[in-house]
Amino acid sequence: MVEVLPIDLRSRRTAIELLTDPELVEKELVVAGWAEHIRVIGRLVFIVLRDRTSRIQLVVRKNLSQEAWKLARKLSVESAIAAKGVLKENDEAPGRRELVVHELIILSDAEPLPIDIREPEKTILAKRLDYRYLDLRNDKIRLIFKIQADIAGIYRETLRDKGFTEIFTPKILGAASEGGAEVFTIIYFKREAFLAQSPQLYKQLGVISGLERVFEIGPVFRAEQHHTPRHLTEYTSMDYEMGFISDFNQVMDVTEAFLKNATKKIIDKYGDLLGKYYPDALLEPVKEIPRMPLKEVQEILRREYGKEYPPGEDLDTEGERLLGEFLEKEYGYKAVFITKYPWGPRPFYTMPCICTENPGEECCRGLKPDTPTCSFDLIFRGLEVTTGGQRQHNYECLLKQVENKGVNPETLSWYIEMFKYGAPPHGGAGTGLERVVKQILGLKNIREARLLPRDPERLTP
RNA sequence: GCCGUGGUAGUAUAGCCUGGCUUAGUAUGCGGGCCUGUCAAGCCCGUGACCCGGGUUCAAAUCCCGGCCACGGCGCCA
Repeated sequence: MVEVLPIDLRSRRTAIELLTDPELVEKELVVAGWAEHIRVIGRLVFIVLRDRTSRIQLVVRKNLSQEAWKLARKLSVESAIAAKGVLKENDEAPGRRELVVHELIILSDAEPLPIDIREPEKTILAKRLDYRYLDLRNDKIRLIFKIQADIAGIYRETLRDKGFTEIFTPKILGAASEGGAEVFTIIYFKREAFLAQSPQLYKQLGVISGLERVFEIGPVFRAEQHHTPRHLTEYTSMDYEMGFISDFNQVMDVTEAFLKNATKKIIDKYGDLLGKYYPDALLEPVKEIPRMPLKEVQEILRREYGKEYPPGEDLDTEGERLLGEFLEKEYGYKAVFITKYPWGPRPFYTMPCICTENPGEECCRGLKPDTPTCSFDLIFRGLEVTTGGQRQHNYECLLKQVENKGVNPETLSWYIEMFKYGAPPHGGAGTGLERVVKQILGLKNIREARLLPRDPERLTP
C-alpha cells in the first residue's frame, strides 16, 4: 500500500520564492520545511517555516481550518512539516508576506531538542558535534559548510584554469610513505596496511606520468595525538604538483593565486553574512603575500620579540602567531610565505637550494640540518595552512637524500624507480581545507570547520 | 604523548576553597493553562541534575586516589 500524502510535495515552493516572486501573491501554494518557531496566540498560531533557502511565516487560524489549527498548536519545534495555503501580503508579517494555511501535515514529529540550536555558542562544541545534524539546522553553522564547499570549488577552478588535471589517488597504502607524521595502521584482509597521510608521492607520479600538472582534493590521515584547536586526525588536503618549473617561486604563484581568489570570492559572496555571524572573520581579501626566507623571519622575531632560534630550527607555534601579528600590524599583510626552510625539518624529497643553483651530482652531498631548501610554508593569519616546495628529481641525489634521512629505500622502490625515466623538475604544495576555512571565518577551533571531525578521542558520529 | 584546568537538570551556569546551614539556586528548554497579530511573544502553574569507581569521615556535589571525557598549552603539523 502506498500512502498518498494529502499535500503533494512535487508542487512544493521554496521560502525564497514565496518571499520574492511577485506572481505568487494570492495563489494557493505548497511549502515544506522545519518548524523553527511556533507561537500560539489563542485561536491563532504562527509558524516560522525554514527550508534550505530561507524562512516564511505560516498563519493557522482556528476559524479557517480547525484541523490544521489543532495540529499547529501542539506542533513541536523542528518538526518536519508541509503546508498548503494562500500567500498574502501583510505588513505585520516578517518579510511582509505570509502563507495563510488551510492544510497542514506533520511529516515527522520532533522530540525536544538536546541542544540549543538558536544560539550554538551556548552549548559546548563537543555536545554540538554529538548532535551535528541538529547543530547544522542553524544558518550560521550551515554557512561554514557552504563556504567550505565553495573554497574547494574555487581551488578546483583555479587549478583547472591553469591546466591541471584532477586525480584520485589511493588512501590505502602498502607502506608508510613519507615518514614524519605518524600513520594509521589498518588491517587489509590478512595484511598490515596504512592510511595515506598525504598524496605526495602519487602527485609526483602524476607529473612524471605525463599529466604534468595534477591536483587532488581528498582525505588524509594523521595518527598524532594532538589536543589543539588546529589539528584533526582526518582532514581534507588540497594538493597540486606541477612539472617543468624553473624555480619554486612558480609553485608559490599557484598557491598565491588560489588564496587571493578564494578570499576575494568568498568575501564578495558572503561578506555581509560573515560580518553578521563571525566577529573575527576576514573581511578584506588577501592582496599581497610577501615571500621571506626563514632566516629573515627569525631575525624579525628576534628583533621584535626577543625570540631566539638555533640554526636549522623551524618556527614554533608562538613564532608563527607573532609573525602573523607583526606583519598584519606593520604592513597589513594577512598572509606570508616563509621560504628556504632548512633541510633538517623537511622530508627527504625536498629540493636543496644548492641543487637548483649549481645542479650536478655533488650538489646534494653532505646535506646538513641547516642547509636551505627550496621549500615554503604559507602562514595565513598566523596559522600554517600550506606546505610546499620544489622536489628532488635527480635520481642519484634522491638516493642520497633518502639515505641522509635514514628512510628505508626498499619500501619506496616504486617511487625511486620513477626518477630513472625522465622526471622533469617539479614542485607543488598541500593546503589544509579546514584550516583555510577556520582562518577565513576566524573560528576558534578547527573542529567547527569539519562536518564530522575526528580527533584522538572522537570516532562518532 | 607530556602538562594545566574542568565535568552539577535537555542546554548553560551558581554552590565546592572553609564537608552538615540545600527540599542543590538561577536562566533557558520541556509539559499544562489563558490569549486573533506574534516575530527569541507575554503571563500563570508544573517538571527536571551533583560523570563513573574506590577511599577519608558520624556525615561528601564539596576532601583524596584512579578511570573516562572535555577544553587549552607544548611538542608536531595542513
